[in-house]
Amino acid sequence: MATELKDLTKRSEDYSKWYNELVVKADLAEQSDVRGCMVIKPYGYAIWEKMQQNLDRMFKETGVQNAYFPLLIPKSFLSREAEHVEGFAKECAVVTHYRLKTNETHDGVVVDPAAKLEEELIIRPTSETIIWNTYKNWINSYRDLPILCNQWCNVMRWEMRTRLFLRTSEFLWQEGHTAHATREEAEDRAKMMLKVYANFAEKYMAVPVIQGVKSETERFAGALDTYTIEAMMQDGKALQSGTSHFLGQNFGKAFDVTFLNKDNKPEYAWATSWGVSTRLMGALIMTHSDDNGLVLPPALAPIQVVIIPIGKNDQMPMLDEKANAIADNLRKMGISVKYDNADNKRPGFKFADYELKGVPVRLVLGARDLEKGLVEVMRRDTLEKEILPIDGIEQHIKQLLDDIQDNIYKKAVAFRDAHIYECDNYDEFKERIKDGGFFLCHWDGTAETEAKIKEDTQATIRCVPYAFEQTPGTDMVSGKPAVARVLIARAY
RNA sequence: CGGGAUGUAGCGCAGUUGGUAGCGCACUACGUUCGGGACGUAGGGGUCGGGCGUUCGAGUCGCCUCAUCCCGACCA
Repeated sequence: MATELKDLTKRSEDYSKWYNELVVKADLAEQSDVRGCMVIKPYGYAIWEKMQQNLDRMFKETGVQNAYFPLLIPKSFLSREAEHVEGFAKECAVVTHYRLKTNETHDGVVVDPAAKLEEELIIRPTSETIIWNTYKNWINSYRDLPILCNQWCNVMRWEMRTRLFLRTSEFLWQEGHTAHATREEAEDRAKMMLKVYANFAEKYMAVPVIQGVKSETERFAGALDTYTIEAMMQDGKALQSGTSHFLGQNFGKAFDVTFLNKDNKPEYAWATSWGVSTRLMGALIMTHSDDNGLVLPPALAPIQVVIIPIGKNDQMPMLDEKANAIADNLRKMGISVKYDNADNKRPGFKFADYELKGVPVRLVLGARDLEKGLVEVMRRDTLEKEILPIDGIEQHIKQLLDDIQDNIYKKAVAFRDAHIYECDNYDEFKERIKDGGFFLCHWDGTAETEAKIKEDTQATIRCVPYAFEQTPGTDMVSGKPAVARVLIARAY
């Protein structure tokens, strides 16, 4: 299977096939028999759990609490906010009945027509509506605010074309929903959560992101502003990795959520929502992987170090003893270790397999080296091997894990920065965008220009980035004046 | 919902003019191996997506149907 992977080069038209094979072969996930859905396998889920733990802690550090709201949303809730319903109506799964019965030939079941629901229920595509319907009962006074809730859950959006982790009909995510007494506080919260996402992506995933604000057409349905983090994949396409929305009073008004302010006057509550999903797994895979398979950042790797013994049968007890001693020491330092002494797989197979799975550090404990008190250490990011004394190896590994985390981040930054271009000529843009990459271009702010770019090149305005200097100029398409450069790219 | 393709073992595929259902990987047992994806021997595993038709005979031909994938539109 390794040969198949090696034969497929990134950035070719086979990139998508390469990605799918990698996800399956690295044992992360597989396509379900259920249309558009995904089975996340234990190894893949272990990575997701690590993401969850860290994100969850970071949320709580900002005062957010976890809660849980229902999966099913009455249809009428969705019609309350006009833009919101328009954005999601086309991809909703609908529950129409609550009972099955055996069929006439008694070899199967059919929907019982007598059990038709008076009002259909929607499987949540996102929970703004049901949560704001609940908040209505929780909020009376400015003293009840802010409410800072997050839920970890699944949502369903009936996507036309799906892809493991990147776009599946059902996906796991967290959605935070906050309610505030003032516009300012809500806007600050939306921006704050985007920063949390950006920190998480860079510090834990080692994925550099560009923070910015979405154009009107790319905005979340029902939001006044959508903030986003955009990451560059190795084929030069953009992946929207997390969003945070300032919802204004739209949901406050739609669900009649009012409170008495300090002046004893009724006012509609201000809202934000923000989420990241299992799509982050896709970002992680597509940012760091190479032709040998996955490359995982140590901060999120379920197995940080694998130890593989090599020796004849009679040497195994000695190797087991030494390996377990090293493993114990590492575990005491908080490092997760797997000792793989399975006797039905040869060492070469294990090497390839753990490389495929992206385990950051591999120790090879051979009978030959052990006599000399040596061990082979390989780092997954560069595939470099060193033979080192076993004595004091634990400290070296701890340092090495930090180095790998740092190195893959820097590598990803360097790759991204090498593929960000400023461009002022539309013909040139149309030609160069075919090779992928991020383009910083002046935009006149109109939806017409945006639509034309999309029609001509499939590229979209990913965001108006914060970090770059906002210099006025001329829109490359319309020739009209533009106040700033925006980030344009093809996206997943 | 438009355009194109594909459904044969768990996965990947072959199957000629219609004539006994095949290959590789994986799996099971035993043996030899074990420092970069081992090898030998012997095994197990199939309503050929489904239905109807043509035929002495259909994986193969015809019609219908279902499903999946790819390219669009939609989207985190």
